[in-house]
Amino acid sequence: MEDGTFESLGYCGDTGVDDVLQWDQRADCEVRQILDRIADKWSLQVIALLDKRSLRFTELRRAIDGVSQRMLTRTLRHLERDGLVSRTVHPTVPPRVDYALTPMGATLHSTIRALVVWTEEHQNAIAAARTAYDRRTAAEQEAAEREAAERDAVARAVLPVRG
Amino acid sequence: MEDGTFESLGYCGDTGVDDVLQWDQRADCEVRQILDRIADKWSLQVIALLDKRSLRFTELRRAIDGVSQRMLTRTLRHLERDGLVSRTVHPTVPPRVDYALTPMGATLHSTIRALVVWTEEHQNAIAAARTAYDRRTAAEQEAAEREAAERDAVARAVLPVRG
DNA sequence: CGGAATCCGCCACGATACTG
DNA sequence: CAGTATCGTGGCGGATTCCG
Repeated sequence: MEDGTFESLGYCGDTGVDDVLQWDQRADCEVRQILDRIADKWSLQVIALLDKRSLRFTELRRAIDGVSQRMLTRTLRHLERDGLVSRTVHPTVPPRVDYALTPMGATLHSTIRALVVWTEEHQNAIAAARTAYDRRTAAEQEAAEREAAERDAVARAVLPVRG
Repeated sequence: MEDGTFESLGYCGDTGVDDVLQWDQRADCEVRQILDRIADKWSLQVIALLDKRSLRFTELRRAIDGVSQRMLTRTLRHLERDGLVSRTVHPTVPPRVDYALTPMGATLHSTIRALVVWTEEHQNAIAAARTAYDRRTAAEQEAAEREAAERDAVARAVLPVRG
């Protein structure tokens, strides 16, 4: 039927401890699945768009730009399965399918906003860090190459030239 | 040198609008990169572990369980490049490298907590939604098969038997 | 219009071996 | 100990085609 049915990619036994401070132990459990969902290439945009109003399939398709019908379908199916998006089929001709955010989906959306805000606030710092890192890396690379060239020159001066 | 260097998988022009309410338009921009980072299979656990105290490479390797040295290295490099994790090399023998969360990394960690809390609060609802969805799907599947079988039976009754 | 089914390219990941 | 280099593979995602 489908290719991407991943059942339980890692069961995590209930430790009985609801201590959020130890969530790193469970980071690969439920959290991972939700994270994989919202971090999905298209899910985020779908959720964002549906937060305003419900949309039809083609409306989403046009709005998102770059998404294939296959991936949009898959994304919507996943979100629907998780109870984040509702799907209502109108038995008309031509068919009409409306997608909307469920209450739970709406709460997720507002939760994600915190992350978006964080990103907005730190994107400059991140960009700066990246630039600095790349400059350091490039410098080290260049230094290593100079060193190699020097060793090569020394070896050539000492050893007799072959062939 | 490396295989996974994905430079700017989608530049997003600065709209000049800082309206967070329209972040869906920019959902595929900076937010995506951060999300891809923290949603990474290992990044989350690394950040969570480093929040307590700084750790050596091997300590992380043992703590995470299942991570290959290659992926751990890549993950740490990415986090370091984004300025979320600091890497300090002690010029001893045998070599010793300590990883720690930067202040920015710490703020990200606390931001992610909101998402973890959301997941904790809704994981039961999500599990229920998934079960319900799967039951509906299975039911529709079965109905479709019954219908097909019925059509087949009718066709067999009407048409003469071939061969 | 809103999908489902099929084929296929590509690269991200993992395992392995080697280095300083 | 803390990496880098290389290779093989699975699965994700896109393009295409067909259906109700």
